[in-house]
Amino acid sequence: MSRYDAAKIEPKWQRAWEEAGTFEAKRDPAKPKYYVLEMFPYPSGRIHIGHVRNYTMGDVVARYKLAKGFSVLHPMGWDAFGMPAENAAMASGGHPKDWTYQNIADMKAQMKPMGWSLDWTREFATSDPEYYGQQQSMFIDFMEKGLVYRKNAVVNWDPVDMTVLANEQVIDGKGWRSGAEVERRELTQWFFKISDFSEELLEALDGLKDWPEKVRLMQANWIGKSRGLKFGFERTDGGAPIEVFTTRPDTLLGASFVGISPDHPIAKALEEDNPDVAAFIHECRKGGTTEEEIETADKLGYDTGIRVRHPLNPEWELPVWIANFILMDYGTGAIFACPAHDQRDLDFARKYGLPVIDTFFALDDPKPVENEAFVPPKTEKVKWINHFAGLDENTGEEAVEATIRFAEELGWGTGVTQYRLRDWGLSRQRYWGCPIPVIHCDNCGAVAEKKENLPVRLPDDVSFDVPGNPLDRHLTWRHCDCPQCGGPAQRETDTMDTFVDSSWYYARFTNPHADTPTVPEDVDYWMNVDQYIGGIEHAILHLLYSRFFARAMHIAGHLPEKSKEPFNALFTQGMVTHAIYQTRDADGRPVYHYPEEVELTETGARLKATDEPVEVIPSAKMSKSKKNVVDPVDIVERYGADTARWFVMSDSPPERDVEWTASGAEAAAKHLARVWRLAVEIAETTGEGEGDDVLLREMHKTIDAVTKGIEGFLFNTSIARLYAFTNTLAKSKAGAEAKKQAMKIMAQLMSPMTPHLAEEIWAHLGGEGLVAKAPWPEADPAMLVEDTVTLAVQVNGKRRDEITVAKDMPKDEVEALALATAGVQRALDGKPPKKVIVVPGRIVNVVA
RNA sequence: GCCCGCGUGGUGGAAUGGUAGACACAGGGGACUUAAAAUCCCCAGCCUUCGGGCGUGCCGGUUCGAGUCCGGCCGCGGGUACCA
Repeated sequence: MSRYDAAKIEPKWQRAWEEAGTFEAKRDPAKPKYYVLEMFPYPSGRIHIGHVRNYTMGDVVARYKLAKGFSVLHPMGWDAFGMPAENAAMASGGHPKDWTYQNIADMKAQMKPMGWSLDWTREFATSDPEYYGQQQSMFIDFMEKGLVYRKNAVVNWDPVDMTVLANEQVIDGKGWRSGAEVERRELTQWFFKISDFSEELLEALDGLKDWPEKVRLMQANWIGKSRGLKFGFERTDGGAPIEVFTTRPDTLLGASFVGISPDHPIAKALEEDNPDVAAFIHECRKGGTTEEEIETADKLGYDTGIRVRHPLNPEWELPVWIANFILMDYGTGAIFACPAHDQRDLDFARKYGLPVIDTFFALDDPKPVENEAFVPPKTEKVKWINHFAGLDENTGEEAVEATIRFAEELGWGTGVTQYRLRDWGLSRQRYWGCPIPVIHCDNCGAVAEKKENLPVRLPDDVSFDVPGNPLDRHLTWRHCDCPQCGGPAQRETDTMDTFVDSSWYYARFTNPHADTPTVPEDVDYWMNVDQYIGGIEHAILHLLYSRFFARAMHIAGHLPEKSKEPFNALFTQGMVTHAIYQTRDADGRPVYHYPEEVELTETGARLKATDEPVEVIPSAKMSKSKKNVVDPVDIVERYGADTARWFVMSDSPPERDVEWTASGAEAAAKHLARVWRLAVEIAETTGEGEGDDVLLREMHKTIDAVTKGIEGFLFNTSIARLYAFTNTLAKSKAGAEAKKQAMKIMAQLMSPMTPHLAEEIWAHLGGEGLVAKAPWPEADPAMLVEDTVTLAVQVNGKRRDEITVAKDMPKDEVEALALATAGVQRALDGKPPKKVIVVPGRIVNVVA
């Protein structure tokens, strides 16, 4: 019997698909369309087992939909701009462009043998001038529509390298290369007005029925709509009032001090002529810009000496402190602090000896606050102490609304709705990104480049031997003529955030080489993405930016109304993890080893080369630096693509992280070989047998279960059913015809996961054409129903026995049978049952 | 810190509020073989006086019935606006 030889068979079918143009997406008005998209990869140079999992999931859906008669679009491209290319250039002296395009070629060569049903004719990279030129054109459209503006924003500044650092380049508050203490510094930057869409982006989440609930929740929290009160504190020195925003105006009688951000105009004014303030603010600006770093930093405060009057009592004066935990970006950059009901304020008050004033207690426990702020849910009733708006026992929500009404009636405050979502800062002081198509002219200001001059191409002759943005130093590129007045001017040297590139690539795939960003007939036909698949790490930023961008594109006329939400359904898959193998060097520092360097024995792990014992750290996210990576290319070379595909789809539920184990891949290979042997054996079988009906019933149940599994992204359960059906088929004594039919159905059901093996079996059993194009089998509902059902019989919720009864047996008969069982008799021990619950077709529970 | 998830045998995991552990890996036993590999068959949560008892991270609650729903902890992961 011929052994299944993946290395020969897989390329054969890949050629067959290619020659037939099986996966080229064609607009076909006669068919419904289906657009499957996996988040496109960053071209790091090697495909990763996580990519294999992601793209195989999409492929299963794409192949299934093709078999269901859809006209399928399943494209692939490259998220090709970004920092790693520049880092590589700095490290090895090459050019980011060469590095990137070489990586793309390498990765494509690794992806092709996987047999994914991708339409490679639509491939592009975001670093292609053809792509980013269209992006620049849309940027200009957005400028005209008032969706773009400039303002100051803080960046991580490395004072030694004199350059801006990304958050990941700041390690423990220090620059990754220079080791210098990083400072927060302001720069003028370009912004998209995503905040204009806060309410719309929030409300539209409700319509995204096929998105995971957790993603919608995360986005809603990120947008962060809150209702609160805005009012001014009068200064005793006659200066302009300090405007604050608070979501807890009801706690105003617990006010202890007013806090302002170190970036607040008052703080900045004081910084000018007070060296103490300047020193304090300098201290506050140390460290990176991330919310995490700012929130977890030690609380620092400085009493400005300024005093303000409490709005409810002019005699009551509050001090104004500069506090490092107050963000200038949120609200007004100033707050009043109520330490009794906010942990951060309490920590601050305790540190600086400021008063802590209780304003409400728990209903049953009137205990003053000591070291833990009392912060009950806003929906819980609390007991107020002399509330100014006449409250007694009310919830926080009611109190906030009552307070806002009170303040508005007396005219000292206004109820406002505030969003946490900030405008999207898209400027990057880096080379390897899409140039912002703007020219700065002394006479005309910031002017858009003329569209006929697009794309504004990145110059190739740059070097990375000095820190900073090479575009700043490239004088011939930088100096140009003003598009408006023709006078001498300078190009913008900031490039765009790479999130811009990935915010519209899905639309570009509908016609990737058009000389406009999109083409109406193509977006009308192909959009929206019917199924988008990617990592949960993109739950907020990428997906929110894309939702905004689609709206902006609609406003600029590049997408139809229906595409304002571009992704109809979203699935977020888990990561692939692997154990880390490490030993220690003489100084105790960890030394990492690749899995293939390690031998696993019963007594523990050892290095193959030296027999040195190895520490095993289980289940960590794969990362090159820790060497816990598995190269899919090795698996494919050893077992074939189908084995790799089958393994990544089996066992683990797709949304969960999966641990890669070599034994799992081995087992997958064995199973596929077994299916092939079975197919060959069945092809040679002739004559009648017994139990055809049993086999065919099982077949229909399998069709039903596998189909439901694919539809519901429960690929692991589909695969479990296919394992079970293999066992059934192998043991079946049914006749040749029934077995052949069952085997062909199995090939079809396996084809989304293991398409090459499926084609080979299909052909071997005389199936017509390509299995990839054969219509998906339908389960016969009549074959799915059973006449009898086995019910568990419980006593007090504990299983004591079981009965097998006709499916439609009346409740009282079931009850009688259940009570008569030995298990129930024993458990009841002669006592009468109190109650019997019969759930038809499910269970009987006797309450004793 | 804050937001969002996840936690089930030795392992990956299955289970519309209704028989916890399907399916598989590793393991044990057997068949075939001179032997091995490959393959095939069987066993298997833990404890047990063989009646049963205990079991889905921990503590509590709702329910006739909780892995599943609710509250509180613990641990791990993702995000935290310049990694992509």
